[in-house]
Amino acid sequence: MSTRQISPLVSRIITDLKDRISTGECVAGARLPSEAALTATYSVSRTVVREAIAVLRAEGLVEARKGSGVFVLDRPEQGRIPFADLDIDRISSAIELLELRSAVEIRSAGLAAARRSALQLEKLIEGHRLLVGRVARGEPTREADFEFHYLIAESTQNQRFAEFLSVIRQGIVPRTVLGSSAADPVLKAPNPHLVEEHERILDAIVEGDPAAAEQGMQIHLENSLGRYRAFLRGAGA
Amino acid sequence: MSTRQISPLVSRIITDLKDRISTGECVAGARLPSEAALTATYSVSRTVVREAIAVLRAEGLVEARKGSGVFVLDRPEQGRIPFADLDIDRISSAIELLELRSAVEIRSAGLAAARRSALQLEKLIEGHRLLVGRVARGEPTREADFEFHYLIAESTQNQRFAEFLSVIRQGIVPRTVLGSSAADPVLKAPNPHLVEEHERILDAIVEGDPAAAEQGMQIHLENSLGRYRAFLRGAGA
DNA sequence: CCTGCATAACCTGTATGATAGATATTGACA
DNA sequence: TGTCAATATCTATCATACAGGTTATGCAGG
Repeated sequence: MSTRQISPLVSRIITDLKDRISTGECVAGARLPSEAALTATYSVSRTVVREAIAVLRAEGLVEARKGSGVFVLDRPEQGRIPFADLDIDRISSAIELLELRSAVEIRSAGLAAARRSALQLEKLIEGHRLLVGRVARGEPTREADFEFHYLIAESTQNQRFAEFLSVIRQGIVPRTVLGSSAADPVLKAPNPHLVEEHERILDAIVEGDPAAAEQGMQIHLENSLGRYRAFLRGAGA
Repeated sequence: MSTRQISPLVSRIITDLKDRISTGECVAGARLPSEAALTATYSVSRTVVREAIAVLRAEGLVEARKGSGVFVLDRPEQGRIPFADLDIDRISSAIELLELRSAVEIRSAGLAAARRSALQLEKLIEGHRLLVGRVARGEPTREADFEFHYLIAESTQNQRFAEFLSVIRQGIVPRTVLGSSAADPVLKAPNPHLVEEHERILDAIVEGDPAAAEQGMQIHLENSLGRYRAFLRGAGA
């Protein structure tokens, strides 16, 4: 929810009601105060109250029953939002993400080698060329690196692989190059073998060799893991 | 957004306006029709229109400028929302998801075998017992099945694996057992080997044997894939 | 012709009152 | 004690109105 775009009166009621729900004051199944009661409590018109409740309903937090009232819905996932903390800069966090990526992207590379179209090959080659240029000019490579991986996921002809990369993009390409990079030591020390590792994967995909593609990707990601682990050990000394 | 909790009049306006935005009919910066115009177009009261717009505002899709109108906001991620269509009931969709799951969960099982705690073992065994009871009573098993997989992901000691399962939960445990299951043929024909397949994975995790755990999970998921593919072929005949 | 100012028109934000339909509560009666 | 009807309460929607802000238009002056 974006409180910046909602009027202050409506926003305040939304926030208050959400607080009640998330703190357990209003448990699942509990009935919220009636619209009339809320207008009195907040000294606002019923229009404002209804707009606030419309938002809560849209988010699936409550349901309104005519003649009865508005009731809090049971939310199975009251806990953390998946992948919401991807720009945490702990090395251990990056390692965790790499472990998951490793599982997905090794398979992704193999499927891409088996299924890629000629057009996708063209894009992959172009993407690699852009990355090479970035490296040559000493520019940041995270964006082009991610794009290369994304193109591979697209080449699997299974949208779920690309969607997965979209979900974890935040953990790979930092939002700002200033703040995050200061804390991520690996970002300041780019992979010296990035180009050849990507090239190895790309060659396997061009050749349509799934096993070689998986192996290339495995080496690529394991090397990244290794660098993070080395930094962990260095930090502990 | 949960259209099930919103009144039909409000919901329809939200859907229509969202369509205009997502299809590019209303590009970023474009002005939506005024509230007065929308009440005329949809033959509804202004209350209904305002509630719909309040929801769009809460989602950050539009902003209202007093005296001016309501304007579409620039959204960097104008594309699809990752994993937003997980309850689509096409068999090909289920196959796609299984391919991705296969990559993650095979690794997940191996890591769980290597890293699980005694407490997590206890939970896994209990989770399996619940599933066995479900099967014995002929009750739906999707929930318990997912829980078992989730417990394995937790046992990897890498939150990202559990988070991944949270993200794709919708594609595994249908929201309603009535509507979706009618269209998912595999749901109506449960896996006859579910218990022994889970048991094989569980045994490997108990024994702390990553390779066996990975193999067990691979067989389990490949069998699922096989059943979906068989239905695909049956449907094409 | 261009610029500046005033006015009108249009817009969102909120308030108020009303009706319709559904549900919950209460009281009376058997 | 149980049932039924009446009443109260509730959401869903409609209609009207005012306040404050923005935009468009017209007119006067340079």
